[in-house]
Amino acid sequence: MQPDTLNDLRGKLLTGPALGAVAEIFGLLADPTRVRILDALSHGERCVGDLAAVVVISESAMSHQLRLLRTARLVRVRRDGRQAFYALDDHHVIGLLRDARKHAEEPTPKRQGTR
Amino acid sequence: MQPDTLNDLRGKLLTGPALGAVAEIFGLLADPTRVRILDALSHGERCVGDLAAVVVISESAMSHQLRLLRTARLVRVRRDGRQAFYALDDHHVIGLLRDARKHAEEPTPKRQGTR
DNA sequence: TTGATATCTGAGCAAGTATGCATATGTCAA
DNA sequence: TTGACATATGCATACTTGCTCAGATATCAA
Repeated sequence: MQPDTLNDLRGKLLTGPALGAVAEIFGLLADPTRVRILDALSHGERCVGDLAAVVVISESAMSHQLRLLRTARLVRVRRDGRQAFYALDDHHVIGLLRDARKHAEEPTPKRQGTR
Repeated sequence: MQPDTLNDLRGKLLTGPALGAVAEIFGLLADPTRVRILDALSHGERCVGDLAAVVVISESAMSHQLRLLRTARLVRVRRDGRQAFYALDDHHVIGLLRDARKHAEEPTPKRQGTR
């Protein structure tokens, strides 16, 4: 497999907004705190305080992170009185998370004479 | 779905090395340049110079990025004379990339009375 | 050896990011 | 209204990150 010229190949690569969007999604998953938040939400909706307690970060930090996830439409809010309940709004993300988790938990796929 | 107590839930969350590994993988996919590199390599192996030309970054920057990907075992090197040919060494990653790409290319999954 | 080519690497900088602190907003009970 | 509670937000700060630049290493040809 290598009949592509450099120009052919360049033309096939992801660019522009689509490229940015892909990198952005991964960027949101690239932080341990946010992974834990999304992991927690995959078990059902939770209010901010509980999320902060479960994930073990300050409520302020939680609120900041939730804003990022909300802006990116990965989670959605439902307000009830003085509480705000967050839930997943994008189940693709859970798939990505699950796949990465499986991958990460593999002992070591293959490790021959590499290096 | 909400029979989990906070403690139950806390116990279910990803932690420690597995959490770090997941976030690290996503971190590597969180940069447009690296997405393009991996995208290019999904079409077959390439030497550093060609990769730099295709992805349109300096050869130095390419070398730095390839080191990251190599360290994380996402790509592997094959040396031939004065050239170094890089290839994907982890096809899970291509799956993640493909899924995120599909996701990103969706017009807008659902946008109801949110907000 | 000398020079050209291909890749790698360390230092430093500019831009981005996660968090804490202080404070603002909004809701409820008394 | 007053005070307590739940969440949100602006700013400052410490940390991380991708790049360039300069120079190192390695291979090949003459």
